[in-house]
Amino acid sequence: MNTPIDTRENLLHLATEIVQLVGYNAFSYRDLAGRAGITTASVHYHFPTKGDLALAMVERQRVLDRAVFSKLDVDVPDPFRRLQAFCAAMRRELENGRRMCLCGMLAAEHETLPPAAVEAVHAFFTDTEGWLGAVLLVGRQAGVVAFTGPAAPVAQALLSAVEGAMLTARAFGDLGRFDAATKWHLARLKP
Amino acid sequence: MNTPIDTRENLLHLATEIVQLVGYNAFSYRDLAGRAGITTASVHYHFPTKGDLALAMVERQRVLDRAVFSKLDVDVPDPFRRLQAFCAAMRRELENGRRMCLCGMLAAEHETLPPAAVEAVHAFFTDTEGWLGAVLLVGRQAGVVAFTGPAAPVAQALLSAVEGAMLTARAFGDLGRFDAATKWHLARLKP
DNA sequence: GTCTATAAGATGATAGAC
DNA sequence: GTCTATCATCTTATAGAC
Repeated sequence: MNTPIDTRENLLHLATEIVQLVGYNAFSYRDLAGRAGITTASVHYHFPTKGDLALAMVERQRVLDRAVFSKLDVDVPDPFRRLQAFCAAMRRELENGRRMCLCGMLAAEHETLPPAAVEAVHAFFTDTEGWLGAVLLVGRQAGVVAFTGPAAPVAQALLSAVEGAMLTARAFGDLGRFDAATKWHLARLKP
Repeated sequence: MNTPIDTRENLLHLATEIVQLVGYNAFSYRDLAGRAGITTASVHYHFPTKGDLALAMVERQRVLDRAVFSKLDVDVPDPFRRLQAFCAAMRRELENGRRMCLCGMLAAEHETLPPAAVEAVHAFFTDTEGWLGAVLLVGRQAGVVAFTGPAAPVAQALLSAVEGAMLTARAFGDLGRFDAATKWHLARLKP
């Protein structure tokens, strides 16, 4: 028997996958409802408006990614390898269905999102940059990462570079592009 | 009197601006027709389908950008400064209406584009990477740009980084983010 | 929570007059 | 080339029964 799980969580999971693939504006309640096996009216019960759904998707992603960061902090002691593991995690989205980073996609379409969702996207980037910055600092102290000055701008440059690498690699359907770009950027951080 | 210029060119110009701002799927014939001061039926006369319009936009952008590259080759003799000038050109889209790179936007939404348009987007990236690669090579020979190995992967990494910098800077409405990221990436190419 | 039914409007697109 | 008129379809969203 299919344990019917939490419908809301299931909807968020499915919606996220669709948005990552085709974008927020090409995604419809109809499509989502169809995949979830319910009607659009039922989707509206959980998420009254499309903007509510967008916001909920980003909030959920933030929680998931915080868990990923915590796990990486534990599982990958070496800070430089943690940066590599971060890239590998992003790469997995590409591998598993040619999906863009959710917030990278929403960033492109941010002009069409409700303000609350845009703020949530900001928070996602800020979260990720904060974690990357911390890894960079620890890495520098440990002598396995090299850069000068504050970590924040480097973290911003690194995250945006990874987002851009996903964007272009996805357009070409070529994982090698992502690998080459991220490898190059990480190599610039080697002592 | 308004010289009515070429309607087709005018439509492509307006359509490009809209897509750069809100994306391909949030953009409609109605919106475009309204701005051009004609009806949607007239737009369909010039571009039978939305996919035809997408393809024409990208082809036009490629021509415009080739002209930009040629001008930079003439006006900016120093190869490193030419890379800076390239970033400045991309930055201008951000300044002038918070617009994403047309092909960066279409790359995000490529799953919803007709195959011919996707190929045109590929060609845009290949064009740009080719030019960047040539600048990188000349720069290395002149001793003003430093990198090891072939230029192509470096050009890919640089272009994707610039696209990512536009993506995130735009989401925050913060030009400083674009400046900081591109400055950092270009600094990695200094001898 | 999920359904049926429905609304009001937008969407890409076409036929045919001028 | 541009228009009016029209189309079928899709879109987000709501009301009310079960």
